[in-house]
Amino acid sequence: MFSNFALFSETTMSIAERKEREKAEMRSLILSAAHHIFKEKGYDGLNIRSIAERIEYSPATIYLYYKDKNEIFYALQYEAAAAKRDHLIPAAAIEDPWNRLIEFGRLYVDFGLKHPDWYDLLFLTRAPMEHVENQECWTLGMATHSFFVETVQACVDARYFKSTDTQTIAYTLWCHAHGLVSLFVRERMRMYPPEQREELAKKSFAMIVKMAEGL
Amino acid sequence: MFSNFALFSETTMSIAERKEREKAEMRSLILSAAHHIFKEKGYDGLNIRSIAERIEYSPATIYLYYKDKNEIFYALQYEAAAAKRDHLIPAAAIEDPWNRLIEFGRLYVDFGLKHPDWYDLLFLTRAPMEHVENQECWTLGMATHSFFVETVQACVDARYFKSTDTQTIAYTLWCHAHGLVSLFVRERMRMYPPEQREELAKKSFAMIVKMAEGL
DNA sequence: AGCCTAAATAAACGCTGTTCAGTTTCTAAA
DNA sequence: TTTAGAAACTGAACAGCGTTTATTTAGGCT
Repeated sequence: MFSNFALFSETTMSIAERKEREKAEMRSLILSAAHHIFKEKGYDGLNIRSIAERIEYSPATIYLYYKDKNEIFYALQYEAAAAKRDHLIPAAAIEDPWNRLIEFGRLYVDFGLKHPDWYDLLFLTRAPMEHVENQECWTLGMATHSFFVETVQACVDARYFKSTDTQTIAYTLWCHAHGLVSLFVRERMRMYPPEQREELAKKSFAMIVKMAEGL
Repeated sequence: MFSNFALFSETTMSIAERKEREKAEMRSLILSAAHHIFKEKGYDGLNIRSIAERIEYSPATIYLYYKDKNEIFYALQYEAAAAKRDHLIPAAAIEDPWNRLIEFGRLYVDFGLKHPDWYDLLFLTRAPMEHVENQECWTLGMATHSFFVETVQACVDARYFKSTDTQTIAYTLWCHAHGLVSLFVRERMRMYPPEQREELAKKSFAMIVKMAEGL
C-alpha cells in the first residue's frame, strides 16, 4: 500500500533514467521533424499531423511530449534564435567597436535575407507573446540583443558618437535593420523591381552607417 | 431560342440596374460586416461564418459575392490603405518640404501605433502577395508611397540634403519607421518596460530626424 | 504469471474555408 | 395569368486543422 514511498532500487533507477532519456529523445525527434517540415514547407505547412506522419506516430502521441502546438513553436523559435546567434558570432571577434557594430548589422540583415523563415519566426510571427518571456528562446534572444547594445555602448565609450544615449542609438539602428528585413520577409518589396531590391538594401545599409557616423 | 440576343426592354434595363445595385449593396454589406468584426476581434477572429451570422445569411451566400476569403482580405486592405491615406493627409498641406517630410513620418508612425490592426493588414500580414499588385489597395498604397518619395525629392531639390539619392533616402527613412511600428505591432517591444516604450519610439524618431539632417 | 502503470492510438469534437446539390424566389415570355 | 427558366440562396457536406477522450497495447514489478 505504501510501496510508492519505498526507495527506488538500482534497476528501477536505471530504468527511470532510460525512460527519462527516451522521453528527451522523443521530444527531440518531434522537434527535428518539426524543424524539417518548417524548412521545407514553412510555418503554414507545419502541422501536428504532418509531424506525426513524419515520425510515424499518431498525432495524439505528440501531445504526450508537448503541451500544445505553441510549445513546439517556442522550441522552434529557440532554434531560430540559436541560428541567428551563430550567424552573428563572427562579428564578436572584431575588436574595434565601430567595425564590430557595422559587421553585426551587416550580418543581422544578411541572416534575415538568407533565412526569412527563421527571421519571421523570431520577429514577425504572431505568437502568444504573453508567455514567451518565460521561454528559453527569449533568454537567448535577449542575450544576443544585449551583445548588440553593449557594442553600441563600446562605441559610445570610445567616443565614436557625439550622442551618449546608447539605448536610443541601438534602438534606432535596430528599427532600421528590422524594418529593412521585414519588408523583404513579408514581401513588401514588390513595389521595387526585383533586380533593384538587394541593391537598394545594400545602399540603405551603407546610408544608415553614414548617418550613424554623424550621431 | 435566341431571346438571349434580344434587346433589353426598358423594364429589363431598370431591373438589371437594380440587380447590379443590389449586388453592390450586398458586397458592401458583407464588407462592412467584415470591417466591424475585424475591428472587434482582429484578423484572427474574422471568419466567413461570423460574417454570415452578422448579416443573417448563410455562409455559402458570401461566396456569391466574393470569390474567397482573400478577396475580402483585399477589400479590407483597401480600407486600411484609405484610412492610412486619410491619416497622412494633414501633412500634405505643409509647404516646406522638410517640415512636410517630418510630419509625414510622425503621422505614419502615429497611424501604426494607433491602428495596429490596419497597419498589420497593410504591411505585416502574410497574404498572397503575388496577386495583390492587381488590387485597388495596391494602387492606393503606391500613390501614398509616391507622395512620400516626392516629398523626399522636394527636399533633395531644395538642397536639404547633401545626398541626391532620393530613392535610397526615402527607403532608409521608411525602413526605420516601418521597423519601429512593426516592433510594436508584433509585440516585440516586450524587452523594454511598458512605460519606456513610447518614449523610446519618440526619442528614436527624433534621432532619425537628426540623422537625416546630416545626410 | 498476473497486476499495475505508462505509452500509444483510433476516433471523435469543434473549428476553419469552401463546394455542391437542391430549394426557393424572381423575371421574362406565352 | 400562367409557366419555363434563370438567378439567388441555403443545408449539408468535404477536407483540413488543433486538441481531447476512451480504449488498447506494451513494459516492469511483485
